[in-house]
Amino acid sequence: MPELPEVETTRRGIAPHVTGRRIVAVTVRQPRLREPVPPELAREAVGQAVETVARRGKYLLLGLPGGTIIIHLGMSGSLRVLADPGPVADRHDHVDIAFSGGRLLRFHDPRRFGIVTWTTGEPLAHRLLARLGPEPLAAGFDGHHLYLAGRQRRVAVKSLLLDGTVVAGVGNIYASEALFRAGIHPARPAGRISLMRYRRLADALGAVLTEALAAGGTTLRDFVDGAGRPGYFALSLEAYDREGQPCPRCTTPIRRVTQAQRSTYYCPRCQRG
DNA sequence: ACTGGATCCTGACTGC
DNA sequence: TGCAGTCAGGATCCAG
Repeated sequence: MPELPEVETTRRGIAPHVTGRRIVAVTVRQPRLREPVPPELAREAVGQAVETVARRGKYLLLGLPGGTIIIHLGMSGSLRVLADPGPVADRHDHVDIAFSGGRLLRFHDPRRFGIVTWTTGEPLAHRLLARLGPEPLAAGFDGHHLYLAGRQRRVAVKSLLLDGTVVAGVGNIYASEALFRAGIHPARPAGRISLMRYRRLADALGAVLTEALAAGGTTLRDFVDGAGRPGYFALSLEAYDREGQPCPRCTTPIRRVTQAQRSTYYCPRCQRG
């Protein structure tokens, strides 16, 4: 579900409510997520105050004096700030973190592809984060970086964008959208795209992520922010989830194809090369 | 070294 | 109404 704009929207939503607050309880109802929620999370985090709420790619990092809570929302995860005691937990509310001052951070994830874990080491060096590529909205990310990453590679450029070691935080929606904006065919081999066109792609990716962030992210089915509200960028999607509908530029019907078991949407006329 | 495919899990939706 | 099949914002592991 959530890609960079949705995770960042979540970060901005929860940060004011948890920063500076002390963790008074951690309740794990279902530890079996993509990897087990470690027992030491509850044991060690309780009693510490959250100093920072950061994001790296699609990971959220709650920084405490003695460690970091690392959270990934997977395909169907969400985090919400609730009053404590909040509404009765449903069967997919797997983890609650209760704070001083009467707030509750609740991790909800029907498909359980998400992660809630704990590290006492340098968080950016954690195995989940260590290999991530650059942040697409940070200075230093540009077309040249994509060009170098794509050189000598035969994978489709769409797959290159989904590779977190190439660029962090890009998922299925924004990969399709960026390729649409840049006029690049999603199946084009990564090694057969010019530097100039990679520059256009990097710019398109930055623009679409920034616009999606301003809209509070994309809600297709179940994404909600820290306050339980959906994002509105679905209204602005030009290709994703629009199979058969007219291309906003040339009216040719948008096509859906499967690449690496994921749907890709594109305009066969605007994205020929 | 790269690449595509299978896999984890549940829910929503479609067609019979 | 029920049931089977398909698909879904992710990421890792495995052969070939």
